[in-house]
Amino acid sequence: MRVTVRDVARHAGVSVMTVSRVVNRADHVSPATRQRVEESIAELGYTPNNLGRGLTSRRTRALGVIVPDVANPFFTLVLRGAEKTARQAGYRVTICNSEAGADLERDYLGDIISNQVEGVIIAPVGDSSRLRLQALKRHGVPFVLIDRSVAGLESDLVQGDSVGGARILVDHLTALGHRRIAMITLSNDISTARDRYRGYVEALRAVDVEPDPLLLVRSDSEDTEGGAHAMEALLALKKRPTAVFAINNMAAVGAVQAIRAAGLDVPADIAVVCFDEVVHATLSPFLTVMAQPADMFGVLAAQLLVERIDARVQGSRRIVVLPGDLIVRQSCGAQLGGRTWHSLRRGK
Amino acid sequence: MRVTVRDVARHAGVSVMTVSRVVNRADHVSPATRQRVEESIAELGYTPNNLGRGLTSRRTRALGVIVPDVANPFFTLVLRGAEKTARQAGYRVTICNSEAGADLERDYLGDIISNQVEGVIIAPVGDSSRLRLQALKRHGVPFVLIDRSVAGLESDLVQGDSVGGARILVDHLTALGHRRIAMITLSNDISTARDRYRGYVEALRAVDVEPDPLLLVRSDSEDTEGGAHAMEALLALKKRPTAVFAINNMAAVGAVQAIRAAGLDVPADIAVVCFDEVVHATLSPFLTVMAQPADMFGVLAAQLLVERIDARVQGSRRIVVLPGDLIVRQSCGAQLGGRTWHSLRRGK
DNA sequence: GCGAGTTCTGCTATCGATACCAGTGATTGA
DNA sequence: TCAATCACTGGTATCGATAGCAGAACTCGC
Repeated sequence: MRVTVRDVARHAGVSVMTVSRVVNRADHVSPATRQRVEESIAELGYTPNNLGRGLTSRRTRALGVIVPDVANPFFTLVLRGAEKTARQAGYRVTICNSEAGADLERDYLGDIISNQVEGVIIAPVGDSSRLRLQALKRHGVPFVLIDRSVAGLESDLVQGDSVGGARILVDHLTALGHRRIAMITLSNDISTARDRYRGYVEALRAVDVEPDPLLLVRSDSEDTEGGAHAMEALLALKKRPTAVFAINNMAAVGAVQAIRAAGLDVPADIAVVCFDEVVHATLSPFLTVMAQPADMFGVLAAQLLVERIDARVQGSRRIVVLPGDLIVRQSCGAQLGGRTWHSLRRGK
Repeated sequence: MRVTVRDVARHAGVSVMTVSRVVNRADHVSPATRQRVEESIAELGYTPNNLGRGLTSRRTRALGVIVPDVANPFFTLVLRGAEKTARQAGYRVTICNSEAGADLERDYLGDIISNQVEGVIIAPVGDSSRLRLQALKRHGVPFVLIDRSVAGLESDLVQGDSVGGARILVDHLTALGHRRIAMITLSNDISTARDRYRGYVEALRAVDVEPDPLLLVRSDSEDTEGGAHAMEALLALKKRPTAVFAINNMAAVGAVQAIRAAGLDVPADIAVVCFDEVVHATLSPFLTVMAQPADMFGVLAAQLLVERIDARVQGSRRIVVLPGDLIVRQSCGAQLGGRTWHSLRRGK
């Protein structure tokens, strides 16, 4: 039923080792033999079994990428970049969706060890991922963190400039005259939440505003609903904020939805800015954002990882920080007066 | 270095078989022995190796899902549904992004066979996928098609009602008075392109309009750029269409971008409708669409597949057709007069 | 013509786990 | 009491492939 090296060997009248050598393009096989074997392979429809292969060679040429949400366009671009780069280096990539949950993350990391995956690119759930990642280390599986660092864990890392980016976004809001600026963030367990909060505070202090604890709310999930709930809390305040800095695209989308659902307008009533582009190609570019080069996150992470696996790099950890771009659109209220995005664009 | 059943067996003072039985929750192990083994497993930090497992048991509990574009929100939802359902049935899912290319599709299907993946859910590149899928069949790997059928291939299938959906969308346009209605479609190699074209023609004939070949253009890729190029071709016509039916969300987004880039307005100058939601949670709902229950595509496909694998179903192929919902928004021009989406919604 | 060096090929053990069969006690039924 | 059944445990072959070594054939140079 199933075709193995043995069948091919018998058919071609050679040993299994010769077949193996042909399949793996190894040297020391005469052209005549090689051709005979290749013919047998084609004729019998032989496909090598990676399980057997991995068992003896200890190599699977498989990498894993774990992100909290494959539907988030930021991570989608990361995946694309990582996949393409890995493929060019001869590795397959398995995509895992942790849904920002520790349990799923643990499951996936377990699968990765069980399946002898050779390396991992991961945007960790948070600092709590440390134990799980240390287990990886014990098993000798190299990994690269993306987007978020993990407190107390030494590791290769590709991340954005969260402090600086947040500073620029909030500076932009203060320059527009805003002083009551809220922040919708995530659990403090996540490094980007801490870093972006730092940038936010820096920007406020730069205009002599002391951050108001009431204006700091946490989304309880990484999707838009979490952002909407957080925004509702802000809207319920006695003194509403005039602007909101959302920690990422999903939170911002939820926030805008909540503001509109309350019958208010963005940016007329409340301005909104955030990290990351909202949709890869959007119909109506609307949000003012700190755009991060998401695909480069993936590309660089894959490169770092492959270098580790091939043991071309042995030393201590490497950290790559990629700056973002401020893209000013409508949601911050910087450019308005009845002009549509379209006319704005032509006017430029 | 690496912990195997043998190490655990030695440590617990039992045979490797007993360890295996404990790990696999099999019967016929005394509680005392079981506990001793479990302690050894914990102490040594043993993780079973799936390669060894799969080799002897011939089971990997792995499924593959292949879609043309993981960034497309339609497929993202399909993935979610499939992943969750499969997981509940005890299967892991590997996500593959074929980028609508035959070569990548072939690579992934090869990987699937090599890795003894037990079943596949696939939105095929087109009818050309037949050969590749027949290879799967030869290797005894069951699969379920989603979204698209493949001419000349018998297989389980979960798809939307393309003919009916297209009919409803185009009926909607004709009811609004449009008669010069263009269609942006994909290669005729793709079943949904053929089916949606049929619905388009039906709807036109119902108002005594003969389809104009000049108004049928094909996008050369499944992303927004393909849609934009196609739209540019339509805009270059001597007699422009007054409305466009785009085969899917990506094509529609590209079309709208192209229309706006030409200084025209949607829907004032050209109305646009399409299949599939554009973004899962969008800031400004704008496009009139035939929304398909994407997550159900995934859920049902996973169910059908698991039933096949468990051999609970042996008979001939099963076809599931899921109807869509017409969602009327602004892009078709049905509701206008300066009212925003928001006021519209509240008015409803 | 003979040793040294290449190139080519094959044998066998092994990777980590499970399947299959066999064996040991203990329990049950007549 | 004896045979039959059952729960539990272990030995060994095997899955499909590669590693490592060893042997065969072939090429040179002198």
